[in-house]
Amino acid sequence: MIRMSKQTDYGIVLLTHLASTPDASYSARELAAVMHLPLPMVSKILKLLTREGLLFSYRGPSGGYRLARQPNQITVAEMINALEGPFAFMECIETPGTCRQESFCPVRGNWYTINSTVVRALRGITLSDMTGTIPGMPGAGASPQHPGGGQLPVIA
Amino acid sequence: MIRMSKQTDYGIVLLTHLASTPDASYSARELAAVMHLPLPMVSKILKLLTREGLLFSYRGPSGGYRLARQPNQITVAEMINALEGPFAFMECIETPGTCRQESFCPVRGNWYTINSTVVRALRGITLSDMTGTIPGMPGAGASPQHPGGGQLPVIA
DNA sequence: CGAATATGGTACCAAACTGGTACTATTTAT
DNA sequence: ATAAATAGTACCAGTTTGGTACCATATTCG
Repeated sequence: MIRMSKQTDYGIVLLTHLASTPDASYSARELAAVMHLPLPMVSKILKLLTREGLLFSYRGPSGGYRLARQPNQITVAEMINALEGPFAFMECIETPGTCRQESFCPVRGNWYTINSTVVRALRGITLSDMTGTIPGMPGAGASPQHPGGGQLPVIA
Repeated sequence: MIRMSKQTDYGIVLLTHLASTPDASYSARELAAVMHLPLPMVSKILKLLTREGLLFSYRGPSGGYRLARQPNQITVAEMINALEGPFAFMECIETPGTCRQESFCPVRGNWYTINSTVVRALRGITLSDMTGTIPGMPGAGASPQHPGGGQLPVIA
């Protein structure tokens, strides 16, 4: 749990594919075929990313989708925000006022701090980083680009 | 979205309350009353935390729950792990082998890196930090302990 | 002993969310 | 005109989640 939706997962993979040739455009059909994903899902996600301003779309035959900005100008935080909504571990951070205990909650300030830290990290990673191996993440250690189903341990 | 369950939310608040007097024990009934939470939920959560080894429990009249370790020896990562399961943004990180695209997925290694970074941060915060204001989070800025329903902006 | 009070475990339920599909309208290249 | 593409919305089944109920077990105290 604490998992992002498949929609977000798919969306980021799609964006990463588009980022490999940032000036080309692809139709939903092409992308679905290449990524081995169901076309209706791909279509839905591409529509969303277009509404959110991360993609440009072109209609008609030979239409398709293209990145709205260069890959190094699109952060992981923006992608998550477009696909999943505001990043917030706790509801009281995303929409203050929903919890009656807010005024005397002893941990809300700390959740805010934790949340900010994570978001700051996600804003430091761009789509062009995702096409390669992320550099400069503190203490990242070896992070092979193609783990190939290897057993990467979960660290929680 | 990307939100932790209320169970986790409640659980951490309960643990924080217990941490304020680490050697005392409280019954589920007392905790539910103080925190203004439904007793059955509180009870369910305390049982879980006991099974996961974060609490000690005592039965019978004058029974109750007590922290199994000192507050500075319990990290936020452990609490999340106990309440919510392993922390993983993507399913393919938590349980490798579930995604057929794993062997050629271009972003999995990077998700692993991102995940490790977040988990590392969560392991750096203990329950004793949660009872006060978290120190030393890089770039955290001001994080008032009692925001009191103030409008903290969401940063995604 | 036995009654009262606490936790342990499990099963259950309704409501919300998610992954995925279907259908119709609109745009545009040929 | 026709075909191929996106735009928008509505829908549906399966899962998850928040929350409750019930019964068993342990322990204190009279």
